[in-house]
Amino acid sequence: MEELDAVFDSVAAYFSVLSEPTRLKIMHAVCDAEQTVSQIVVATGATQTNVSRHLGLMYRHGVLARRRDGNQIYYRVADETMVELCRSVCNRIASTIDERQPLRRQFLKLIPAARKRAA
Amino acid sequence: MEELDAVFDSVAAYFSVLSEPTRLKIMHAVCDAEQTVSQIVVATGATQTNVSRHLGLMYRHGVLARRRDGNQIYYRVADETMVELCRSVCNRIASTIDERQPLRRQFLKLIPAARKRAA
DNA sequence: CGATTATTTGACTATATGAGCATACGAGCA
DNA sequence: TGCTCGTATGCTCATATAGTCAAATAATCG
Repeated sequence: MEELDAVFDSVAAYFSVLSEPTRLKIMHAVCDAEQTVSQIVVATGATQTNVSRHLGLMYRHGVLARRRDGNQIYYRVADETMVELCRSVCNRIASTIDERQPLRRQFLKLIPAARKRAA
Repeated sequence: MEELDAVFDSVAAYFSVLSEPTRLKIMHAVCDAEQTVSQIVVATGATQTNVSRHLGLMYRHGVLARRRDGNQIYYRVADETMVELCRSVCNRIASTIDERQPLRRQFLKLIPAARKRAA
């Protein structure tokens, strides 16, 4: 098992990117189309500093890509696997919720956006 | 976005279970067949206390199920989605590694076990 | 019952990480 | 050049989490 330590560490690091609500909001904000930092700030409701921190982390992990256009920086999804994983988990969690619970719809609401881009 | 906060929190919590190397080792240890705590301790190389803590956490999150048999407690996978997610990520990471890197094979090595049980 | 084995749990420490404030950087524009 | 806007970063604090040790629980066996 020891020689696989690096593998488990890598996989854990990969999942850890998705284990934070603000980063998931960011994923949701950019999964349809690239967005500037300011747009993401509005979409997520988080502070600019905080969004910038998370964007930097996601960029370093290869989850997001970015390009500069004049003053602003556009971020977009660089790793579609991440979007797929989010979709799977939303489905999974929704399936554990009673059909009549309104929360269930909230989970499923997030899925079409992910699917749209993948198509 | 605010009304979705609970959803993002849930998804983040779900991913956070997989964002820890020891828990991934545990997943790998039990994904083929149920195992006792002691067996998992040996398989993972972690301390018994630590394994127990992680098992408890995974159980509470619904990732693992357990049954008692006399003195020992057997843990098994309760949420196959988790195994599938691990497989996807191993594939994804392997695809980012040069084919001649030996590490690449380590990632792919983890996949057949997951697939076997899913069949 | 007491002793042994398997597992969990409470208390504690160390470390990692998210958040906020102030500030710095970089690009465009007057 | 200096100003402003958009974005990133150093510093700090607070909190969460993994890990360890010792002790508790649970089941079996003598």
